[in-house]
Amino acid sequence: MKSSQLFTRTRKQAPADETAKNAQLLIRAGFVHKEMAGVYTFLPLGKRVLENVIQIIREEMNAIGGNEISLTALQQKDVWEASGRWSDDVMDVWFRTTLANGTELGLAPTHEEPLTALMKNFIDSYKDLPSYPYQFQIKFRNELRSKSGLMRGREFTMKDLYSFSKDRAEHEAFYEKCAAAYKVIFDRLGIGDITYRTFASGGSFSKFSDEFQTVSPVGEDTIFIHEGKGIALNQEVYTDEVMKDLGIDKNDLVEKTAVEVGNIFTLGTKFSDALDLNYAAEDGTKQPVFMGSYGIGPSRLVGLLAEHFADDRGLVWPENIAPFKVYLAPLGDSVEVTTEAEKLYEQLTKKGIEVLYDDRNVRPGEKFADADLMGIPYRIVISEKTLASSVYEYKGRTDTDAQMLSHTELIAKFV
RNA sequence: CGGGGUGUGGCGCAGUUGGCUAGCGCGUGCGGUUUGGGACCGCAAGGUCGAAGGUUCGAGUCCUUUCACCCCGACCA
Repeated sequence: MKSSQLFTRTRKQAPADETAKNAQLLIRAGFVHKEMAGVYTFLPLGKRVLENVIQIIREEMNAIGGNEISLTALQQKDVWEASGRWSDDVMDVWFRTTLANGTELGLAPTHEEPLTALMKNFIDSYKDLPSYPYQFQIKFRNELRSKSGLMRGREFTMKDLYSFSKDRAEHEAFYEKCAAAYKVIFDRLGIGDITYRTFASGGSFSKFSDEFQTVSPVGEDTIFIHEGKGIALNQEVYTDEVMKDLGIDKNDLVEKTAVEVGNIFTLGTKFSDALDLNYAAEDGTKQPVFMGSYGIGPSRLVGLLAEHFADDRGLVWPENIAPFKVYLAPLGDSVEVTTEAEKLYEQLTKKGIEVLYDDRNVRPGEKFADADLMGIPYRIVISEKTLASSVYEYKGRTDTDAQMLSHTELIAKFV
């Protein structure tokens, strides 16, 4: 893409009402726009990053048998009444609205109920199980207080997968498979080394659940990490009893703040019982479907990644989630430089390399500052100087010095 | 929801004890000089001071109400 086609622009200063680093950087670099507290629009660059994160998650969910769907944001009251969660006393984050005829609706805070009801159309027999539908969908939660930029919004993107299994054993096998897939996802996102599978309370679903917590100074949760085992305990289950159950010595735990980037719950038959989702077993008996739910928040992850991968000049995206791989900056507007830049832009683009070509006629410093702020992994400079020596200047975002490369050497960097 | 704080051109800010046509920087447009780390000169457009009400000869400055936003806490992915 050419910079001239990108409608956003960078700014030197962040808005005064944003104190969260992730939101400040993402807004300054033109990745997101704040619509209201806890509600952010994704602009072209931010949308690309979000899609890259989503794609990684999608690939890993498909790899364990996920079937991608898209459930609706408008939800019917009756399915929620069936599970007893329509009440504000049970779910205090509801956004509600009504149809013109007065029918009450909810704006999806999560999707267990509607999906369980939906699956009644497709699950009748043990032959229909297991099943793993999932989606990337906007969730609405009427938080009393949104905060920390993209980390805690009132509207956010969530990947939610739900497992429908015959029994606990089949469920547990998948549960572990999904936990393993999550590990791969966080590794691919570059935060595997600071993300811990964390033992946590099961909330309203079961006694315990597993969270995936990424260590971060902006974290809202406190966790206790056992480096040796590579796991952690959420503060809410930091009790002698739990530690004894897990065979963990309190002295081996290190306290850190962390951000919950994913979670997996065993739902059991809570929703299948409430909504009558049953199947005929091999022996002909009627059995409730055994369920689980598995969430990851891609938009929250974008905020976390922005917060984590940054330095004093701006964002520093890992290659696989950056909005573009290369920032191509011709300096000056001479015909020779422009012609060479156009040529290289075509060549790289044809090779499938995503290039942000800064075709604006602005001074070098502005191009460099923007390249750094946006966090594009590689920068290629073409100028009168480089042309005179028949080289290209190539520099990684975090490199101190640039390298002068021949055309062949440059292209070799991108195979 | 409890506590604290902030609202002045697109963004960041200044506006003394109420007093003249509300300023500055960035950004934007035009002209020119520039071109290896957000350059410089000139000209220009753009705000009625979050909103409503009130006090006053006079309100961005004072009072009341209200809305929005930020932070801490509680709650939550």
